Amino acid sequence: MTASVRRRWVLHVDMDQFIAAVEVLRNPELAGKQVVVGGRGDPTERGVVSTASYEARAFGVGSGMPLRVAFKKLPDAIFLPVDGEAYAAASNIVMDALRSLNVVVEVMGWDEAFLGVETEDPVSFARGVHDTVLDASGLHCSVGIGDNKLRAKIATDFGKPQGIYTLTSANWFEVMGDRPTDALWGIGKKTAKKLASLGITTVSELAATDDSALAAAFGPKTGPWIGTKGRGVDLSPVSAAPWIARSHSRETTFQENLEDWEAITAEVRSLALKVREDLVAEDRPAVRVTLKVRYAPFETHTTTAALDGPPTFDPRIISDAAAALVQRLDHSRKVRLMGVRLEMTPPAASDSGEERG
DNA sequence: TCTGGGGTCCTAGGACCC
DNA sequence: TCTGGGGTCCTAGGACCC
Repeated sequence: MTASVRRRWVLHVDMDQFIAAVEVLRNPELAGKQVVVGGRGDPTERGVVSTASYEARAFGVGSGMPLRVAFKKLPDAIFLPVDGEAYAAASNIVMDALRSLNVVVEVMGWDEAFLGVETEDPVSFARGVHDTVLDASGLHCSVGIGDNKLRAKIATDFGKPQGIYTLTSANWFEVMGDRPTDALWGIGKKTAKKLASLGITTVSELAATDDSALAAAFGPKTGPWIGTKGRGVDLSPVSAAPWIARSHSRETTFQENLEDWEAITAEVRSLALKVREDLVAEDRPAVRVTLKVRYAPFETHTTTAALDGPPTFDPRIISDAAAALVQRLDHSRKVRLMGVRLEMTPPAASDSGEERG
């Protein structure tokens, strides 16, 4: 017997500039141009960039940037509205292509998935993934190879665009050790700053920190969890079990701040009825309502109430409950955003998708 | 620069109960 | 006088991700 052994790998597939690429696919004239997708496609409105093409990114325009800022930087770029249905359709084609490979596929939003793969040659397998996805969808992806989900996920970024990169326990500290802690999936700006205040700025320093110290600073679960990230440890399985939502919500940012509380209440009722439709579609009645408000200029609060009586789809009960929460708000202030969230009963506990990676 | 929309999980504090 | 020790439930807020 020679060296090749079938081993379990985690692959992370991430579509390259997915939203912009879908737009180019259906309008080839956009190829090679500065394309910015976000909001309703009007860069003078309130909204943020969902995705920018690489040509636009070269000028500092990227996801999350206010559209108005993107417009100042790139007034001649092509601004397009977000078309969720088109992206969902393209996403389905991609995910079906991945499932055709007979591996465990865990979907992570429109443009990402983890694959649980058993192979003796993960790099060749990853090349096949790229080609299969390209054939099926006309879209390119990058593939991260890891010995767990955390490492595979981080690896993908090193491969972009259209590349393959491998990150395992063998090269974890070599590649990641000197990087800042927020290079880790799950550690954002706030946590990185708090870690820095404890004298921890790099991945290596985080990995060497006692769980007890992290627990004291971040809480009994979060603290040790952060520590495992530093070491590149992630025991969570790749699972093909379908996602089961716990809640649904709708929110709107008004183009102009509102101060008419009758109009605000009407908007809340309208949002509540839209969310109710999502629950009806899943056949999971509502048990709690949360109202979200963003006062001008940008201060966010939430308030919650359990619904009286049994779980319900009753539009009157749901709408009234949401409207009642409006009474708790500060009616002397102007409002930038309103949102309604409904929590559902747990799903009927029959079919559990038993699959793992 | 002026900050979307849809989600998840965790923490902390107060209420309430034994 | 000055003060128990949990356990659980509920709510508000924080942080993160795509």
